Amino acid sequence: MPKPSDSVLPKGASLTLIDVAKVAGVSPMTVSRALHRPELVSEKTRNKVREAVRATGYVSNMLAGGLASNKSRLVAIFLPTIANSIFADTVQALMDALTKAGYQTMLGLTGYSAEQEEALLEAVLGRRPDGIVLTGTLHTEASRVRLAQAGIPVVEAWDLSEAPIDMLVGFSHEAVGEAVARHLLEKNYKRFSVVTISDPRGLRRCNSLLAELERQGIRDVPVEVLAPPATLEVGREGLRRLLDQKAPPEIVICSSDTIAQGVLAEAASQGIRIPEDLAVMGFGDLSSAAQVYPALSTVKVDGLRIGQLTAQALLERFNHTGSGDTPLRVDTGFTLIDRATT
Amino acid sequence: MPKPSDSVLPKGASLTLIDVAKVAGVSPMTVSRALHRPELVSEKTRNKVREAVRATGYVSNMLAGGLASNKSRLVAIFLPTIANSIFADTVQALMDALTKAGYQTMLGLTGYSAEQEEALLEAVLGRRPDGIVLTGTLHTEASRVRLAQAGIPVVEAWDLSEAPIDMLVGFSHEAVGEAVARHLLEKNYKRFSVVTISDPRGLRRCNSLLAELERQGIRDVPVEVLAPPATLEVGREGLRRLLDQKAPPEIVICSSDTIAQGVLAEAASQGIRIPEDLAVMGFGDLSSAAQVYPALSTVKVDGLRIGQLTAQALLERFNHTGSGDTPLRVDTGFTLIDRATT
DNA sequence: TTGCTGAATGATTGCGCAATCATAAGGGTG
DNA sequence: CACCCTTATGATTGCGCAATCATTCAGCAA
Repeated sequence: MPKPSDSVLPKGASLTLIDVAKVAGVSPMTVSRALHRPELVSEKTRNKVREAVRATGYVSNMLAGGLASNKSRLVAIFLPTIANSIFADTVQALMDALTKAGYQTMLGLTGYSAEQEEALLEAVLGRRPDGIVLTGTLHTEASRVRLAQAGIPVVEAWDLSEAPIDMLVGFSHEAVGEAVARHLLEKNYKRFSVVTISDPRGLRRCNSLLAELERQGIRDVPVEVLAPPATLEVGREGLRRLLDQKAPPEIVICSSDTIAQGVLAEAASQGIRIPEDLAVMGFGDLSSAAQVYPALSTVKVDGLRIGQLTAQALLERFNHTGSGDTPLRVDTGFTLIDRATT
Repeated sequence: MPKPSDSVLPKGASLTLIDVAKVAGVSPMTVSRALHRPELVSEKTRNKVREAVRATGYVSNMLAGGLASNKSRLVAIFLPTIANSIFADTVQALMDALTKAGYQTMLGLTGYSAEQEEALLEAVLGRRPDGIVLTGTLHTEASRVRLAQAGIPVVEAWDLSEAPIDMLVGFSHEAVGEAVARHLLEKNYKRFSVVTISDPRGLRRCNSLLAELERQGIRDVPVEVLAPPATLEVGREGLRRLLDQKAPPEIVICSSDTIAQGVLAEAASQGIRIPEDLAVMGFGDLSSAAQVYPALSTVKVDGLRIGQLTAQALLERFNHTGSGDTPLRVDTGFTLIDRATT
C-alpha cells in the first residue's frame, strides 16, 4: 500500500486536485465533482477518484474552494465564555446539527473587553462565515451594526428581544421573571431576595420579577448585583451580603444555577438548613441542578432545542427553503421545576 | 459621514481591496500592505488607507489572503466536549494568547464517535490550520497518523506520553497517581477506593495509584469505572456502588473534581459526614473545588499555564524562533491541595 | 440512417489576495 | 552632477478551487 508520503510532490508544493486527477486519470474538475457533488459523476469514475484520494492522502483546500464558490461552509458562534457556560447544551446541539449538514463552526469568545470584541468580530467576518449565531449579548452597539451590515444570516439565541438583528430563537426573560414571582408567591413565600450578576438578560429577569412582586404588594426586596462571570463564589458572597442585612430573607432567587449552588454551599457552611431556614431558586437547569444535594429548584430552558432550532433556521436560509417573508422568531418557552430547595 | 452601505457596489459583487484602493487613491497592493505590514507604508498613505477602509466598511477576506500566502492564521483545538471541561482554563488561555498574536482558533469536539472524529479531522485540515492542539486524546490511531502526516505543528497538551506526535506540554499522569497514593498513605488512610471514568488518562492515574498502594502492601482496592462524560451523576452512582460492598471505604479517590462533587452530594443525601465518615479526593482543582462545602481536596493542574506555554510553543514555531533541534517537551507539574475533605 | 436528448466529462476562467519583481522618488557621497 | 542606495509604491502573477460553458458519447425515436 502506497503511503501518501510516497507520492512525488514537487517538494514544497502542496497536494492539489490536479495531482489527484493525474493519479485517477481524469480531469481536475471531475475530481472536484466526485468529492462534492458525487451524484453528477458515474460510479466507475467515482471509485477511481476515491481510490486516488486514498492513495495520495489528499485533503481538499477549503480556502481555495471558499474563494471560488463564495461559500465558506463556516458558521461563527459568539458566546461569553467557554467555562461553565449555560449555553453549553445549545452550542453542542448547534455544532452537532451543523456538522451533520457539512458546516463547521468557529467559536468567538466575547467575555472580553468591548474593544477586543470589535477586533474579534472583524477577524471572524474576515473568514466570510455563511452564518452567525449570538448566544450572549454583544457589548457595543457598533458591533451590532457591523453584524447587521455584513449581510449574513444572524440568529440571536436565548432571547426574544425587541430589536433583533435578523432571526431570533429563544424565550422572554421578562416572562421568566414574572412566572417565577407568581410561582413563589403561590407557595406563600414573603421575604424575597435576589442574587444576580450584572448581565443584561439576568437583569431583565430580575426587574420583571421585582415588578410583579411589587404589583402583589411586595416592596423593598434586597437585591445583590455582582460582577460576572457567574461562579459559586458569586453565590457565596451574595448570600453573605444578604445575611448581613437586618431581616434575613426567606428565599433567595439566583440569576443562574451556578450562583444558586454557591448559595447552597455557603448555607451549608453556616449550618443554614435548606429549605427550612432558607429556600433557593436557580435558573437554567444545568445538568448538575438535579444532582446537587438538596436538589435545586430552577427554571428549565431547553438549550438543546434552541440549538437545534437555530441550526435548522440557518440551514433553511442557506438552502433558500425558508418561508422568506417574515424573519424567524421562535419562542421556545421555559418550565418551572420544583425540587427540594423550595 | 458616509455609511458603508452608501458605497456603490456592482451589486452582488463584494467589497475588495480594489474598491478600497480606488477610494484611497492608491494601488491595491498598497492597501494590502497598509493593513498587514503597516511599517512598509508611509504614514500619510497609511492614513489615507485607514480612512478609505473606514468609509467603505471593508473587511479583508482571509480566504483569499490565506490562499495567496499559504498561511491561514488559524489554530485548531481539539477537545472532548465543551461542557464542564477540565480544559476550560487551558483553552481560554490559549485562545487569549493566540488572539493577541493575530491568530484565530477553531474548536473541534471529539467527544463523538470514532468515525465522526475522522471526518472532523479531515474537515479541520481542509481549513489548512497553521497549527493544531490536542487536549483530550484521539480515539483512533488513524487520526494520529493523519495528523502527523499533515506536516503542521502539533501540541499535545495535558500529557507527557511516550510517543508524541510533535510537541508536548503537560504532566505525568503516572506521577500524579503515585503522589496521591503516597500523600494519602502518609495521612494514614487504609481502606482506599476509586471512582473513575474510562478515560485513558484517568485510567493511567488510577493504575499508577493502585500500583503504588500495592507496593505499600495495600491490595484489593475497590475501583468503580463508569462511562464518560464525567458528571455529578457519575460520582453519585460510583459512591452508591462502593457503599453496596462489604467493607465501606474510608476514602474515595475520584478521577475528577466533578465526580468528587457528585460523591459529596450523594454522601450529603445519605447523611454521611465528610471527612469524618468518608474522605474524598478530587482531581483538577476546578474553580468550584475550593467553593463547595466542604472544600474539596484535590490535585491542582495549572491549566492556564499549559495554555500559555502551548500558545508560546506554537508561536515560536510559526516565527521560526524555536531552538529547532529537540522537539518541545515541557513538564508543568502538579500540586496536591489539602482542603476539608481529607 | 439522421437527429435529438440527456448524462458524463473536460476546458476555461476568475474568485481576492500576497509574493515577487519592477519602478519611481528622495538623499546622500565623492 | 553623476552615482548609488534606500524607501515607497505599483504591476504582474499565481495560489487551488468551483462556476460556467463546451464537448463527447450513448441511447433512442423517426
